Amino acid sequence: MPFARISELPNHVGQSVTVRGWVTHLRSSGKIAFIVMRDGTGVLQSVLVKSQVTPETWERFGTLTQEACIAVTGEVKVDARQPGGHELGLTELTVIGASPLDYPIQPKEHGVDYLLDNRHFWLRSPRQVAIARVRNEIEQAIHDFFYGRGFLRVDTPILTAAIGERSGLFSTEYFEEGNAYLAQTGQLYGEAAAAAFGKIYTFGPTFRAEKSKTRRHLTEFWMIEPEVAFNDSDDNMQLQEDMLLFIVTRVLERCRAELKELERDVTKLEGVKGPFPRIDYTDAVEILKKKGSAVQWGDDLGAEDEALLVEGHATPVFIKNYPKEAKAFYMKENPADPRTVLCDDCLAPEGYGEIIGGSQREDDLDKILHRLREEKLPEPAYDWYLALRKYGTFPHAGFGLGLERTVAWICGTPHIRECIAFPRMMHRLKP
RNA sequence: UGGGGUGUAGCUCAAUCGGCAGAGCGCCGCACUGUUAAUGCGGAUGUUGGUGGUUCGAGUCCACCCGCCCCAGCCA
Repeated sequence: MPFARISELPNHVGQSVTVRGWVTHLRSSGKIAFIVMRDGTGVLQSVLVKSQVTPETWERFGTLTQEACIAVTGEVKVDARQPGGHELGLTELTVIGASPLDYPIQPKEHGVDYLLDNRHFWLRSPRQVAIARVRNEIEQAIHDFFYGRGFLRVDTPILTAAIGERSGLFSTEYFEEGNAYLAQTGQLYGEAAAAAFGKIYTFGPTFRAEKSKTRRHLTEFWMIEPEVAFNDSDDNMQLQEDMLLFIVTRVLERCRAELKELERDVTKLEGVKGPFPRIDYTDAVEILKKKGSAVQWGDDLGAEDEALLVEGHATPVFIKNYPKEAKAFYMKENPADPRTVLCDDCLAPEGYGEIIGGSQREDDLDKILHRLREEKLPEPAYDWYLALRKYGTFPHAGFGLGLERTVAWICGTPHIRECIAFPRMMHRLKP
């Protein structure tokens, strides 16, 4: 008997096939019974009629439990009542792996904390499968976008000497070299690679030992960091916009079923079109003051301020050219207003907040040295990075896209912890 | 690290003024030939997060401790 995946059943109507998967629901009415199962490609209901199967098969149905792994054999029939449009008239039933009665997840509401304790099982639920598929599509879209534009993917190290940004570092012993730190960014390596390959991007995990406990933070998250030689800050924002539009278009094209499962309002995503507004920080402060914010020029913008700025926009919004003091040392001074640097934050609509931080990099050796000293950063750790400004320095710009934040926005999930298979948070290292 | 919540059955939650510890789901049994988280009837299920205090009596009031959630900050 040929094996089939549930998604392939339309090609087997009228034929007898065997489908393997896991029981999600069992229903019985005395002489007729139903098995609903999942195989990762779809959902299938099999029907058993007592008078049409062997007594052994009927008895075996009685032993089934939720999440038992089974193989069902029978004829594929078209049935408009079924979500997938097909049904199996069962003739044979085999138990591949039994499942005891105390399976922790029931077909009902559970609290998030409980579900995260059981994340290894929660992954099996339709909503979680849909999120994982959208994430996968976004990842593939990003690779396709950069590949199509001639970018080289560079895999940067995860174990590093103390280098990167200022926030918390995870450390571990590293042979005779003292401590190694888990990478918080691949950017500095990306800059080195940009001078070798022109246009590059990194795609990998990053680690932040910040004691953040919000729906927007993970201690381990995936970041995409392009770095482009000869791009300025405006080119940089255009690249961000093009990439986000590419991602949204791709998900709308290929993930309709998943978005429906997630009950995502797709009109919100369909309304995402270029160009995205580019608001100067200085103008943003004036807008915020008019809206009643207490923000003063020089302050970094808080989450509440960011929400006010995105309010009323259907697309992501760029806020650019922040005051120097609010941003990292490597950002290039703005020649038009040296109090500020050439950078941007990209704020997603619908309250999802910052999904990208980017900047043109400081390419002047004296200026970057000055900023490094102002920030009291350990100069020797940056020797190779500074040398990039000594030997053939070049204008360049790049950004970091937070993958889980992007997935959360596109899926419309309330918390980014659902947007990665096994989230790492302050109080969660297991499973 | 600050502010606000919350903790009761396997899960989701209720318990009025301090007065017998409850319901739904799930589970077990029975019935049912088209169910969609099937339905109907019956049944079992507790260290009320912990320690101490007030009281004739504490899930409820008080003190301390612990866990978690949300918000802020940090950032993607």
